[in-house]
Amino acid sequence: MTDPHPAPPLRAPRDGTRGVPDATVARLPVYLRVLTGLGERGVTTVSSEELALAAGVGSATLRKDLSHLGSYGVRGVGYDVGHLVQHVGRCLGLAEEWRVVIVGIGSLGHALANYGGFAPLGTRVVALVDSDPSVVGEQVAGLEVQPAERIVRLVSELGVRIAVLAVPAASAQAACDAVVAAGITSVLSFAPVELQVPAGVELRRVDLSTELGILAFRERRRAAADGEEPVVVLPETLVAAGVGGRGARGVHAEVAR
Amino acid sequence: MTDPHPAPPLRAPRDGTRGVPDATVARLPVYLRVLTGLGERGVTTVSSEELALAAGVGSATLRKDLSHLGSYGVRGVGYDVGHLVQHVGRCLGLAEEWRVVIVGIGSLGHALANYGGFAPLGTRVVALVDSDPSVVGEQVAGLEVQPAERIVRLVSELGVRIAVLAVPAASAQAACDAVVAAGITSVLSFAPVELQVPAGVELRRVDLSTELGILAFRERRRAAADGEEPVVVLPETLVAAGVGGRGARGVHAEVAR
DNA sequence: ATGTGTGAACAAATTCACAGCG
DNA sequence: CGCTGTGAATTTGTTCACACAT
Repeated sequence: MTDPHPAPPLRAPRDGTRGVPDATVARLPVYLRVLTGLGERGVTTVSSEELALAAGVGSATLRKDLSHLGSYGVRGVGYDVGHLVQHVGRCLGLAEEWRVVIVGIGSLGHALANYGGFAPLGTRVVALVDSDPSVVGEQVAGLEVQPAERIVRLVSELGVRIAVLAVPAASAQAACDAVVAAGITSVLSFAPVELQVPAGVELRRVDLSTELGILAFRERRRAAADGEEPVVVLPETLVAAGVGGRGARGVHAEVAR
Repeated sequence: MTDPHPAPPLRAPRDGTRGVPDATVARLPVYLRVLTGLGERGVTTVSSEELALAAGVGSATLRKDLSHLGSYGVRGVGYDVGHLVQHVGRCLGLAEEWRVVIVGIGSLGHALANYGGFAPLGTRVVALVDSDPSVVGEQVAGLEVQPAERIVRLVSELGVRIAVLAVPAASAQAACDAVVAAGITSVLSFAPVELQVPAGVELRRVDLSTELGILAFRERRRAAADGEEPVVVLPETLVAAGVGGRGARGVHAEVAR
């Protein structure tokens, strides 16, 4: 699948999004956001240096990323903000509207439904569903909560392609199976469990506790590097989970090797 | 990852967390979650194959990750679930309690405050703050919302180290500056803007629209590969953002094939 | 001049494949 | 044997440095 050499003589690869690396794709939304912000503030031209700074990446990375989309910069000048917004936007699929259903209208589902930030990236929440009959019928963010079985019709009639799962961990796999069975091909889950999906279905997870766990790891590393003695508190929940180690202060970790 | 210089004599933490790659750190919380799940279901031993499957990674990756922590597996047998939970947990800092403040108690802040999933990863929400006086004093998830200025004291007196920003995009940078000035060293932001933080402060972003943007990109790529004609709708928001191609009707996406 | 676009060098992460241990 | 742990090979991503277009 890797044809390393012959590229240069060839023009833009078909529609411009063929071999874009995953790492680049993950940064495109960031670039787009920064660019639209600049545009709103009346900026018409940016250099890779400025744009990179604002996006929090290196300028070389930024230029390489944009070059993957068949870039539109002007040598000696920089990038035209308007053009670049259009170009990146089109690559991300913003000329189309990606319809989203939110599954599970608990407090997180509520928050997501009311969150206005999707639209600028081409996605729109068009339906809310919940399996709890006492929630169905409720009006949230201008939409009526529908029964879970309705997903099938949302996919076939409204063209919904993306499901956001905001359900409890215990029912996440079942909800995921249900939306996949209904024909959903992209899933964004907020539940703190690993979901299994069939091949061909895109799954992304956003997990608050995972993120906090990563931050905690770094805090801990920093504290250790500082020789600092952290406050040690053992909440019962952790003890119950079997964590804590002998003596409640396992500083003498085995330094194998 | 944020080390511009070619690794000087780095001071190693004297425990097992020396030189653990970022990619590995990001997976540890996942392993831990899967492991505790197995433990609760009475499983006492797992092979790298099984654990990897459940965690959604390759078995080689999993073994290499665990080996970075100075692994505890038994050749020919597998890993003892209980031991591994302890070990990974300790590496993630679960023997300590990482105190968290949530900044911004809007609908997302409410949802986060009520979300119970943190505890298993060693973090605990101990305070809520908001700059809006009409929200201050409200009782949410058993905590009273405090005025924003209180952050300084939360850091110095309660030992809060991590701030979760659930504020609107427009005030996110100001809120971020404020918590950093108060002495917070780790920030998890939900606002759809790129935040600038001084060196030494860990920043992670969770951005719903970015995630959906990535899914949309893949959906689009898939659709293009299928030769499918997507429903084309141009919401005004996109037009306003300058996306959609010159002529406002650029529906003639260059469909390859 | 100036700053993009890009090969080439480098670094990180993943995967392979197998030695070695229980 | 079976399965971990790990060097070596491979793939993937980042950074450098400079030719070249404007």
